[in-house]
Amino acid sequence: MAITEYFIRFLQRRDTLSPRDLEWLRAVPTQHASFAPGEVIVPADRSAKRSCMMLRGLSARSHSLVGRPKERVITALHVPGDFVDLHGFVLAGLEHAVIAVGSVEVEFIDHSELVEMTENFPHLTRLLWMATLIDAAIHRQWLVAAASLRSSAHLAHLLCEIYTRLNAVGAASDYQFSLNLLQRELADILGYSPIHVNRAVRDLRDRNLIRWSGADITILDWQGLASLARFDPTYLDLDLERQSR
Amino acid sequence: MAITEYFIRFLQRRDTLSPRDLEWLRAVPTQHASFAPGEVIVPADRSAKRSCMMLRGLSARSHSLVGRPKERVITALHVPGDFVDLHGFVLAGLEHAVIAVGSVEVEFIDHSELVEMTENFPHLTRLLWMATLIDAAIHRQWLVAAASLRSSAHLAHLLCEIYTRLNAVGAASDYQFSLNLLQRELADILGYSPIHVNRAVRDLRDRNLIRWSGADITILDWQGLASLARFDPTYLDLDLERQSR
DNA sequence: TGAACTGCTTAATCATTGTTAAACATCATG
DNA sequence: CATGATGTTTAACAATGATTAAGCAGTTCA
Repeated sequence: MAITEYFIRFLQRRDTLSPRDLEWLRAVPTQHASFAPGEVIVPADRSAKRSCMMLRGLSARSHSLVGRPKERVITALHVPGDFVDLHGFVLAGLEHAVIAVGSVEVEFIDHSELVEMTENFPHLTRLLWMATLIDAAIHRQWLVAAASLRSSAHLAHLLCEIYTRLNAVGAASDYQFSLNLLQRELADILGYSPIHVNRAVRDLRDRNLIRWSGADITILDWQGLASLARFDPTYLDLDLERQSR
Repeated sequence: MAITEYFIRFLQRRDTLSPRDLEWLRAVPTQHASFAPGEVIVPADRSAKRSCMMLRGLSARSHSLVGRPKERVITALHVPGDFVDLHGFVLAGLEHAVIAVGSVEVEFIDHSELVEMTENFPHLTRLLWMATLIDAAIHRQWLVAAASLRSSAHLAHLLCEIYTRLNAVGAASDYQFSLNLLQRELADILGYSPIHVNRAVRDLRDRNLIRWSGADITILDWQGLASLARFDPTYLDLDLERQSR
């Protein structure tokens, strides 16, 4: 298998890929793998020899807490096309685990391939670097949301972001998408108790902003939801004019 | 002027620099600049042609809020040796401003130099990439702290982190350091009201964990402070064995 | 010296969020 | 069909944090 078209679309929404770049991306060998809900995709150690890219489903970066092993905080969600642990390539390792939320398919890429890429494909290297910086921009936006929004608006922001990211790679449209997240997991993401997450979900429903049954979400009023969340997708760096480098 | 020795120390705490890497770092031309408290170092637009590195003082990534122009959220602090807006090099631009907290000195590096570096110094490129990923790891840890710690512990975590980062580049020792942050700015960082920040400061003082007068902070009981904050510096990626690449 | 200003501190009150408990729905399975 | 398991929903109460207001301390500057 080779690199998913989702990831190529992710890059192409943000910069131009040369034929040589595309050729490398499509030719690089990868290993396919599937994971059941809750399984660990990348353990929180410092020995990874390969990185993984999302093909299908949803994964999460999960931090377990010192002294409170039963609790955890989720600091990122990853959708198809996301290169999840490039960090493991550049840093000595990961301080958190990547877990499957719902069932997940990924492609693993050996770090040796990535080293070769950094030696011979500087433009592509900058693009992968860019992908990790978009993750960082998303982290910052989550910090902004956590500091400035109350429960319903905070949840609304998450929904706006996920839909925008899914839509950007062609994995969602018509304001409908599927999100295999339990309310308990939402609580780990937003930093609330599960009961409070439930209050926030009910609030968005009561305002007729969303419909949410099982894993299926419909955004009934995008304007209303985005305005409540003060959502501005600039940080996702989509569709910008770039100087060619 | 050339790249600050603080930044070289930042890198050397994490990987081995070849003589050729060191030579490039010491030779690359930079432009020195000073900023008064509150001044904008890097504006929040998408046109930066150079990136900046901290030489002295403290800077912050400041996000202004849509619809609430008087409020802001600070998502990162930067100390001497930090390469603040490499993002501006790799991404199309910054979605937030970098401001001076207290008076600040920086070195600006033209993006053209960095492009040349990515063409000719792949190992150094991976190291700069690493520097931006450590920023991302810090973002994640702030998310964990925000979601899992209450006010005093949250503030304690920030103090542990800042001291560790200052100490790592040789800019602080003996559990003493200087932090030019107003309580109002702390509130923008931690996501609390200024009054609540004051309560947290008082709490840490009452527990005899810190002394804080003016800008001068002394950590009286590192063990106690770190334990309250559940501080584990792993995410700063200091002093790890690395395979050579 | 003494306003005026800025930032720190404290108190009182109110809003938001956490905790505990229990009812309810759904689903897999004996 | 009954049972247990899992996840959602609701309620009552407790804890945490926001807001408003006011006093206090140090600085600047007329």
